[in-house]
Amino acid sequence: MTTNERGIGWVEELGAERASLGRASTARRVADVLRARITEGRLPPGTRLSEEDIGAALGVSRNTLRESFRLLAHERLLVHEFNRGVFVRKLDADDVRDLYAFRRILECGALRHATRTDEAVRRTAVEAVRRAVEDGESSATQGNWVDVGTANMAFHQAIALFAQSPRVDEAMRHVLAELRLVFHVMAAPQTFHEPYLTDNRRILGHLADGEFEAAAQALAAYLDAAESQLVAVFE
Amino acid sequence: MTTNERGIGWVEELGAERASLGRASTARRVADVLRARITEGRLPPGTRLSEEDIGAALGVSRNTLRESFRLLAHERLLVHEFNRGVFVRKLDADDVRDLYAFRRILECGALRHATRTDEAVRRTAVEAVRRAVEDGESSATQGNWVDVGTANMAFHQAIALFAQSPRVDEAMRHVLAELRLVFHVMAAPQTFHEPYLTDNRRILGHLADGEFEAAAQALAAYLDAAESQLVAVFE
DNA sequence: AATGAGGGATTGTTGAACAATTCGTCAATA
DNA sequence: TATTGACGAATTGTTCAACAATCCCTCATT
Repeated sequence: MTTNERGIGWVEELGAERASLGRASTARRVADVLRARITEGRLPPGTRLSEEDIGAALGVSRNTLRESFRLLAHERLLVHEFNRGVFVRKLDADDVRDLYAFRRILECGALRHATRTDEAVRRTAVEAVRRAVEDGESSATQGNWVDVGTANMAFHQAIALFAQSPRVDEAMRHVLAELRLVFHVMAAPQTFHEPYLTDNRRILGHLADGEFEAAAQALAAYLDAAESQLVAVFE
Repeated sequence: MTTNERGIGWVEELGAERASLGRASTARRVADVLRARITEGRLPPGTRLSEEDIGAALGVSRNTLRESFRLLAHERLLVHEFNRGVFVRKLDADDVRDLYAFRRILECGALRHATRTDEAVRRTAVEAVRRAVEDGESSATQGNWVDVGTANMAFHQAIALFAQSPRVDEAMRHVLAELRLVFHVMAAPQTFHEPYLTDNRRILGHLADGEFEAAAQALAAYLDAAESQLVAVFE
């Protein structure tokens, strides 16, 4: 290895691309396909996924397919019942309450951590939040409700950035993926997120001003409202 | 199904034992064996786990063993490198910082949630904390440092109960399991937890008095101290 | 209506096989 | 000497076929 005396850095930067060029295992690619199907609302909750059928349809062996199932089961998108098979996760009111309890802790915790966050990281986080808010607003004016939903997801994922913690990021990703399962059981999932755009805008204002405690409280109120709205659907 | 008119309840209670009597899959049992080996500090971080060797040693097929590896990889106890195999997780200083960032959010978040927690749940949580503190103290007087460590783990797991959230519980379990990997690289892992017994006792006092904000701040200070102590070992 | 005995279908697990990839070795080269 | 490239052994990735274990539905029995 030629330790390049001062052409420093650019070799290390290549490491960042390692994941993208990555040979993904077959199991992971299959999981990607199924994950998309599930989070997009096809494959309704409760659907049983037959090893033989899906394996044949996707052209992979049962063993490899079972590996994919494990990946998705760990993300809680599938549930694995011993000797019975895997099913698309079906959530109930308690799950919704738990998901929002977890979100309150993660997201508000991230914002309360913001005072300790590195200046640079904090700035990029604020920008990510701003971008999500603006994307949501412009999508709303175009009546593109699907994009409003994804922008809202991006908003909360950006909130998690203030924790400056990869594990918080990942936990947030998993929670939001699970929540997609919830949205699909609603009557009008398309317009669910629209009313919260103004909340997002207000929270962004707090963040831009460095008023993280105010932002956390506004966020908590938002989460309480969204939770009770969703729980009402499930009971 | 005979809906027993008023012998109510005891049938449902049986459901709690379902997990214990549960037929566990071979993969899960194998994972249990390996998990114990890893968290107890045998199988040092970085060790490569050969599919053939371990499969032969435990008497399971490669396919089943690979399933066990996936389980443990999801718990972050193993890392899976494509086409290279699985290795016992090796943590660095950044991992330690991240783990403690996550813990601060989870544990302090749980305590700040306590004011909203159901009275009954809160009481049992306080009792669980008290039990962990007393177990730790009695183990310390007997010089049983291993039990002091497990009692300390139980203490923090009990803290998570205040969140009243299964997902927080599970996240906490995973974090603590990962942290076990950290403790083993220290010079004297046995006595690491002992100085924190007094902190635990003080925090318990706050919780018993219902002063959750004070408890959260004491806990945050505890976590900061433990983090810097551990990070120092890794750098 | 509850119980119990088939029987078909599906999952759990195994073992073997082959392809793809990594890694160490060693010779060739500048 | 240090770098490069080729070769080969060992390991993982994936598939396939088979059998055991289990679930679930049906039907006969009581």
